[in-house]
Amino acid sequence: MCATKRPGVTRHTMIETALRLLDEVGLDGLTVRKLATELGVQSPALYWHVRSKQELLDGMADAIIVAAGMGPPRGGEPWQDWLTRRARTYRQSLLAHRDGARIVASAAWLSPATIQMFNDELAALVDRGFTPVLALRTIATISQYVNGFVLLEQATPREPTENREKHLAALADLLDAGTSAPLLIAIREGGTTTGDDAFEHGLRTLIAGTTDTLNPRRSNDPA
Amino acid sequence: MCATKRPGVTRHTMIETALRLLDEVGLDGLTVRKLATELGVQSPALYWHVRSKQELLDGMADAIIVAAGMGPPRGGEPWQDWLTRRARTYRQSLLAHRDGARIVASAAWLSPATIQMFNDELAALVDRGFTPVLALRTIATISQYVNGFVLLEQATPREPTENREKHLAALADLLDAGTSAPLLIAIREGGTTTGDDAFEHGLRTLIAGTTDTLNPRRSNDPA
DNA sequence: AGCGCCGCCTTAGCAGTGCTAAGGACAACC
DNA sequence: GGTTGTCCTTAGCACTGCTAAGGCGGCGCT
Repeated sequence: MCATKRPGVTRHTMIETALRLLDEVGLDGLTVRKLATELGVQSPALYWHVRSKQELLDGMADAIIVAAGMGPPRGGEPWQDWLTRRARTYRQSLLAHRDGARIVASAAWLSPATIQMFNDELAALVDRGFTPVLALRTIATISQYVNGFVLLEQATPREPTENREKHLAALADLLDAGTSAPLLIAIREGGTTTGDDAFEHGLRTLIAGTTDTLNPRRSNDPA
Repeated sequence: MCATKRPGVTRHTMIETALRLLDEVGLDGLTVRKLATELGVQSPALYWHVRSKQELLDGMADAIIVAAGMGPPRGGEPWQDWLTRRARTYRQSLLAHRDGARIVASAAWLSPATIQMFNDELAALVDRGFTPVLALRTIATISQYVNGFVLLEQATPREPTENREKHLAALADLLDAGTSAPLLIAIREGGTTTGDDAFEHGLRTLIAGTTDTLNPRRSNDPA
């Protein structure tokens, strides 16, 4: 009855513990030996459950994606709202773990369940007037954007916003236009390349562009 | 007169050789010792020119970006054309070296010259009616997209297109909708998530979205 | 000319990595 | 009770980035 398996460590517990450990030590600090210690076991034991460290990383990537719980849209939800929601959820899931974006970017294989979900999402878009190819490209483009965004976001080590002034001054010295350089103005006015605002901007842009592709405005009429 | 410096190896030759070596062995195979051998020197010698391996990688990333030769637009070039050209050039530069995208994604610092160039590009956009913040976000979004795109593109090990049929069959088995699954239809009709066509699609979408942001269509009138 | 300095490189080696080989403990099955 | 197969151990290999210490040769100095 009680479905407990014998082994003290399973593929699943490995991936879970690895994700927890990841938050402490980061991807570069995540070693097989540390993970083994965390699991109360010697390091070679892990190679019974996993062919290589890369396979573990693939599993972690899949877990992150699955945890986003994306899937097809709710009932009558317009595709714009759904894609926006999906992108936000995906980003949050990447941000939920340190170096999350790097993990999924380095993943080689996704689980069948994830591929199935991906397929269901395409089907939903096709229902809403997309061709299959357009649906595939739309979702791919958004995913690539989110991935690239969070990758950069997690690459910069949390700026404590107090040496912001110092950072700005250093930049001003660098640029020949001095303090009137557009880059400085943009930053001073609250422009960033990471964080929620920047993300939402790019996302809006992508959705607007997709709307335009699906239903083009006459190209050369600005007014 | 002859401006040859004494040292047999300089920061510059290190970076150049490292980029050449990178194409042969990939980022994971790029070790300090191999690079030293390539330079005809013992490995600790490199630490005279470079504080750490990461600093070398930063230098390589900057070299890749500089090699793209992006910079501000030509004379009367519309910003749409310029941003498109810029994105293509950037992608080509990333593709020019194996794991190029991974290198620049893992880079921590860019050279002052690169930052200056970035600033000049912003200035050009401001000249064309962008606010500084919008200019910053636009360029950042496009860069993030290109980066994410190429990263994924270089992650998949060159598919030889001959096991394409086998790959498709395996996918069909996986999906419960069988061969009529939208994912399969999309792939069969030539849809991909990497390669020139997919890239151009995402790029067009971003440019269209930016046009819309700069000069919005009334939001709720499809016809 | 001789001396000291310093830029560039060497040899030796440390702590740590992913991973393999070989074997041992222990439950389940015949 | 012996056999089998699962799960884990100990030992260790080839390799990594990097440091410590020193050596060698050309430079400016007196």
